[in-house]
Amino acid sequence: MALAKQGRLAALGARAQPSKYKLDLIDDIPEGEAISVYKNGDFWDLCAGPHVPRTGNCKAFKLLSVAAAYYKGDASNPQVQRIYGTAFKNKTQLTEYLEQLEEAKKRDHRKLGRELDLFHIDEDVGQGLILWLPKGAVVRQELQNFISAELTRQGYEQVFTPHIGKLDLYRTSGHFPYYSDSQYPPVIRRDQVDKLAKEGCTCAELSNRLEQGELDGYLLKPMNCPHHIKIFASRMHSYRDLPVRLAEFGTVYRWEQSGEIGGMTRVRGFTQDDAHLFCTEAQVPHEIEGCLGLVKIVLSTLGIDDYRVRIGLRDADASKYVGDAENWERAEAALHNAVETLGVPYTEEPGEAAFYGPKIDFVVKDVIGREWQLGTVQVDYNLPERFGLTYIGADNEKHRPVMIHRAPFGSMERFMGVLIEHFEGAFPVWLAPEQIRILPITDAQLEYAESIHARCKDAGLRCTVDTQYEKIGAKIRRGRLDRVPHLCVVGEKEVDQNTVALRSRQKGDEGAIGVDEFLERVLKEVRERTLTTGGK
RNA sequence: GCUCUUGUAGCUCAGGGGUAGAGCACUUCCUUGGUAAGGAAGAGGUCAUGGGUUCAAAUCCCAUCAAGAGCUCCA
Repeated sequence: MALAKQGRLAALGARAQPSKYKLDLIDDIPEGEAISVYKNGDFWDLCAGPHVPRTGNCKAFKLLSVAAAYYKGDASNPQVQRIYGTAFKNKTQLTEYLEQLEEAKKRDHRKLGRELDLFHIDEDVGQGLILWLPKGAVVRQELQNFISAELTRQGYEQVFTPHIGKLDLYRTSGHFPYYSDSQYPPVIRRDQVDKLAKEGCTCAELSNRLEQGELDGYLLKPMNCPHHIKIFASRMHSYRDLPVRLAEFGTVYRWEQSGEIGGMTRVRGFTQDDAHLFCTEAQVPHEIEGCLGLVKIVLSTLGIDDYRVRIGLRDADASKYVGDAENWERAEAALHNAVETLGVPYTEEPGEAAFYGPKIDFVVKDVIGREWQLGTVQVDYNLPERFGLTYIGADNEKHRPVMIHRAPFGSMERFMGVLIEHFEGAFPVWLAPEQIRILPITDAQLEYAESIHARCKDAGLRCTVDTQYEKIGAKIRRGRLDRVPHLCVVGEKEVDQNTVALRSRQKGDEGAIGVDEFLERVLKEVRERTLTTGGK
């Protein structure tokens, strides 16, 4: 039903409690335009729609949660209560859906992270600061080794830089004070603080003097680029040097709003598998393609194929960005062309750009259905300009290099969180914190178990022996719950024949297999980064 | 940051104005057992923290901290 504005206003006004929000919404509708209204029984209400044609189509429903939302999605507006629910044609479908939700929760990386001893977050350390436990650290180290090998292959050089830098560095880059709200507060020298205190300096003055640059301090780095830029700028470069590709697993710190923090996916300290490429204008397309290729290698190696690609562009609000329009246009075109040549489906989203340039993001969903940005490739004409970067061209003149920021994982923390959910904690052999567990049937096989353990270790495999005085059933159960990919049962028979009774995570009981053959097989799985699916 | 919900043993949770509960995990003892849990005993808690109300607070109220969902934000 569509009503003329005049009539609708009168009708809403006639209600016992006309909602001021509804009235406000009506005010926003241009004069003369039809106003859409939906009706069910005696109840009718303003709504843009569309609706299901009849409520009989959703007989089975359940309210799931209640939360506030800012009116019109604007944080400066008051909040209104929103009730979330779901509806299905019949009860069977509803129950099925709810069971799916329950199953998904079991895969939640926060739950698995605790159960599998992968990471810990401690109140005394701080909100959003991840402690990687030994087992989680193994996974991370393997991921880093994997990416490092790819970097070497693709002509990157790895560097190390400190966790802090002077405020001036970030004034130049534009991070400070532009992003002050989302940074840990500056670190100021003690003697300076003491002196200011004696002078009776107020917090407001302190803040102001920091912002004006009258007072210097250090910042926990919110990004790695300024440090890498300084490495590039530390010497003269010829066009023959380019592209210079500097990579670092660099840890950065951002003061995320407390309500945003959760698990490993949104944190306050995280390590990017970062790199900055300094190249000539002409090299940009090729370099972007190289970066995109790297992201694709990473995702396909891990079997992550359910992702989408997003090109983040500027929106109309120029105050959010640095640099001139011409540079932005060139950068946006470069990204656009690179994605086109790769032939992956993508969406273009205005307002999703970084403040210094447009970007290509690889976005995946977590078990709850929330989207997270993982890999990212960003073209940047602006920071080279702010830092006055140059190289000497073939014409013996100074030229401005173009910078590309890229991180195939994004952050190790977020990637780990997504990966835990992706594998349900059952990591492929090359990543598994514990690749092999030997389960002796009785103490009589302990010595034999230890000898296999030693052979595994010599072969560079991660292996343990379950020496608990328990029945084999209990040991198997524990091994399965711990998602160990290979369980080796050894009893009298195996000792006699120099074999192990293999129970793999994927195939279950596989029967006896010679120790040499077994080791070879596992080593092959590690070498080839074989993806195992299912069988938690 | 905002709204709502939650915070009890290492974990998952029950309870609730009057002496703190279970299962799993842990420790010890018994069990030497062939593919998802053998048995028994024991230990473990300032009921998140700080205030308040009360004869009495883990329980009720307030604040703080933290967690969860959503919103806003995310270089």
